[in-house]
Amino acid sequence: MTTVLIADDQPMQRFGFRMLLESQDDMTVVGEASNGTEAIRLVDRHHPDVVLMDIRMPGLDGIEATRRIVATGDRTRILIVTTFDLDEYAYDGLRAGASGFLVKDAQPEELLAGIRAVASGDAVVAPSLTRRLLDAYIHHLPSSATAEQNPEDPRLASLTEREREILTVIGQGWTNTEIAERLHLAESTVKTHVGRILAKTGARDRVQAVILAYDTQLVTPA
Amino acid sequence: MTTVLIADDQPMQRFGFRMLLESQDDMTVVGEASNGTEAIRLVDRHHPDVVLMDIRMPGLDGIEATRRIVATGDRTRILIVTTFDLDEYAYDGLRAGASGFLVKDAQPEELLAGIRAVASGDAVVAPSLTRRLLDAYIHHLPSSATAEQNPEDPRLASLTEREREILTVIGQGWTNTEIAERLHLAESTVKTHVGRILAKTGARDRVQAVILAYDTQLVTPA
DNA sequence: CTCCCCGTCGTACCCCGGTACTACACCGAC
DNA sequence: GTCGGTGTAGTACCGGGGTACGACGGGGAG
Repeated sequence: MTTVLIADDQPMQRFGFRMLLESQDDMTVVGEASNGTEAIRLVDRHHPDVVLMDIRMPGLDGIEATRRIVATGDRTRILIVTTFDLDEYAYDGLRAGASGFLVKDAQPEELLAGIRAVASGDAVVAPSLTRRLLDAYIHHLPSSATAEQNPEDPRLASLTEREREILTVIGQGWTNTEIAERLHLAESTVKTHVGRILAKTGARDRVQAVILAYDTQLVTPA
Repeated sequence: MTTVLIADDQPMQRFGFRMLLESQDDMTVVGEASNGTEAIRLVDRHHPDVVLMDIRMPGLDGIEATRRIVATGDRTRILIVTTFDLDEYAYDGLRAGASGFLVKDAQPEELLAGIRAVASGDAVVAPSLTRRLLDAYIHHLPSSATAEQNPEDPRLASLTEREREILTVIGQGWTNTEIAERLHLAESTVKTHVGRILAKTGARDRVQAVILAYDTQLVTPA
């Protein structure tokens, strides 16, 4: 039996959660809190498996409450359930030690699955936030292949000397017209070079080519 | 209608996926591949919304196939579905550009929800992996508190929080369309933000904005 | 010598990016 | 209450960027 504590300042929201959870025969609601301080007290008393934690509550908010509950070393897991997936506090909640972050407009089944996952030690994140998380930290993910950071980056290996030259000035923000003028070329020639650079490096457009130029240290930040 | 391509070397597995997907009236299977090479070819032909990608396949595996499909700039999203959640290649798959990672023993509803999330530009990660992801990178999560303490480059001083967020993803090479999708905005809104960013920073176009993002360390080389 | 890569240039075409507006809801400051 | 900043969204327009072709001279490798 999974014991759950509901922490939300909106009574109707608590009621909805309680109805949903009580309809499951493997879950039971052991208490309701309307602010962070109350949540901490009830966790200390009941030691629930999971806390459904709202972020925006009067007095002590859900983030700080999460932080303090986690700090006690209690086995209670915190699942943050808030209204907006773009809430800036989402990151803070996870950093505070929450085991999950879901949005309130999620399907009831998703919420229930999230509670069960969190209760069993796993973690869940709303898809909309997962996207941003991955985008922000994809480059920090460990790689099974040893990351090579050679002076000659393999991503530039197939470029000719001229193409590398063009990529450098692209990385400095020049337009095709400017490149043509300053390098005494026809703009069509510049376009040909740019096209080949994109094809060889896999960059989609000159923006990604600029990023590649920085990542490979072909150009360096000012 | 969400179009899906199934890439798995086990015929029975493909059959199971196909039966599940075809039972949904908002999904249709546009093809099946038994290895990575075939998957790439079928993506190029059908441009499906989502690819259900197995990792372990003879010849070209799912990771490399993902990498190459993503590199084409095609709008196709890759959802990796594999047998073992402990598979070391999971990280590689996400780094290769996959929009999600699920395990095959997930509930059918989870799989369907994952496909829909990925098709709409979001991302999904299996709870068991999410736990490990958070544990490993929790300390790298941005904090709204620390963000305020960061010494600000004067060139970014006039930008609002939202504009800084947009500039960050511009610095990661996203197109306006992608920004709109992944941040759940209208493209016109994105253009408004981009226009204000350029006006405030003096950047001529998004290319120079990327350079500015690097120079001010709003984004850092990989 | 012949082949092929490289660098050059051209045309045609389409789409994305950027600009120039307007508009509206929200919210905090005055 | 009014005002301004912010975030959202829309329409219309145009130019640059990127693609898909083809073409040609030079030069090194076979």
